Amino acid sequence: MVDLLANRKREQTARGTNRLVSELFDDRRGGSQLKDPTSMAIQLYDQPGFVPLKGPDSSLAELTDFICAAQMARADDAHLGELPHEDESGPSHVHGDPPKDKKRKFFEDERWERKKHRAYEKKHMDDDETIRLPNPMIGFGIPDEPWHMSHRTLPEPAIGPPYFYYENVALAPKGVWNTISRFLYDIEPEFVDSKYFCAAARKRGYVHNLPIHNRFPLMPLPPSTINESLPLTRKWWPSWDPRTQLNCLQTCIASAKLTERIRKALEDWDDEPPLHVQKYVLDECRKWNLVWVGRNKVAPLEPDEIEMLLGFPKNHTRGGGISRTDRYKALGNSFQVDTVAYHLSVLKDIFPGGINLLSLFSGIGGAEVALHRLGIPMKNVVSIEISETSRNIVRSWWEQTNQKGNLIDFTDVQQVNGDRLEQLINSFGGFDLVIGGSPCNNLAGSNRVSRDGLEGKHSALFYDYFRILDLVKCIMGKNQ
DNA sequence: CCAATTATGAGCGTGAGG
DNA sequence: CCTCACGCTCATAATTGG
Repeated sequence: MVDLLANRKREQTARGTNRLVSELFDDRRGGSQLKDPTSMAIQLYDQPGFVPLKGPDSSLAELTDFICAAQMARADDAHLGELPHEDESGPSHVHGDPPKDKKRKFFEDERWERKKHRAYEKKHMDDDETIRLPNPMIGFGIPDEPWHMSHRTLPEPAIGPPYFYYENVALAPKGVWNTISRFLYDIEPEFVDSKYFCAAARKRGYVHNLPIHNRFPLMPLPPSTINESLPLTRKWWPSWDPRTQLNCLQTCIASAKLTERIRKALEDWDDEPPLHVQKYVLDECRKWNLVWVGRNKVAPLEPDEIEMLLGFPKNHTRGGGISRTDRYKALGNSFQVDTVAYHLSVLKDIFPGGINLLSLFSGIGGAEVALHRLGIPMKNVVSIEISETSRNIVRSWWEQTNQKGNLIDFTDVQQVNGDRLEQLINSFGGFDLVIGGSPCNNLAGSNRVSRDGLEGKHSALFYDYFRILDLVKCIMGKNQ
């Protein structure tokens, strides 16, 4: 059994990837036997498609994977490992009655174990170090606000080339952003709510090494209220619905049955419904992001409307064989273009001739659309996206917007190795920007089934973002 | 027509922040 | 206390495709 506490301690005391690198490196040079988590990690990471860089400079690239894997293995240990026994209260003390039946007892025990586990995690987590979300969530600054941070000092290893930009949900389980930040060269994440850029909230964290002075927003500025964004709803908006902005646009929408129930609940009242009905309707409207489209009629947003709110061109995700539900899903998983573009705007002066882009988890091409709308030419775009329909969307957008550059696409980030990256980098001289938002479904609060954190099946692909970014850094550094 | 695929509706729980 | 969250799974219904 691996010494869980020692590992956790080590993880806590390690400050930054460099420290992790050197620790692991020293272990290896000293010829010491690989410890359990590491060998587990190597097995874990011994997947088809992963090929470490060859040659004299391979050590860093290998170490990168090494660290990822070790981290993952350690996290696994934390899940599987037995917790220290707590002597005082047990389930029977909490639930005074004797268990009613076997099933119930099992259920209660499960709950108890989970609670104990969390209590343990809390007790042993360095609370001071946990990243807290800013309020208001305006990151390092938003357009038309007097308060701006114009300069920051990046840790030395964080500095490009290439520039990079990583995105994920802000409200991830505790500690997730600490881990992300630690891997991404100890850069402090920038947390921004897109409600400052459009009429819908979208609380996201961004880790990037871009300059932050002289940012500018996309023009024209999108409308910032529901009223202005969806003018047809104005006529039907009841005075007792105080919403001026929408909640986060998600991947699921309300059922037709629900909107019908709401209509029925309202039809008995001539003017204002009683308070309890108002509350019911408003709660559902907030929960499902419903808008008023007729007398007593609410409806979920149409895909076109979501496209518009997120800053995509109309019909961006329409047609080409994509179903309606897949449209909602792809849109719900996407960037808010204006928000991202504001951060990327600083690249315009740095690269007047255009950029080479590596886009991971491209989805429907939020990054590409943002750069295009900023007027930053894309010379070569390597886009990696697992969904065929999403790749088709980006491809057809690329053709319809008469892009001059090359769009090269791949399917799976896990298949991208050092050799392939080296080829690409040699063929057009390196990437200027590595951008991507890795899967959030194991981090997002809406997930009641598998909110497993960064080690979750899908969200663990974050480590591939880091692996690929670090490979690019290594290869480009080598060629200088 | 029948089988296969896809769409819909409902229910699902909790952590974190204010 | 309150609100909010780039979701998942299952059963069932609807649609597609040969």
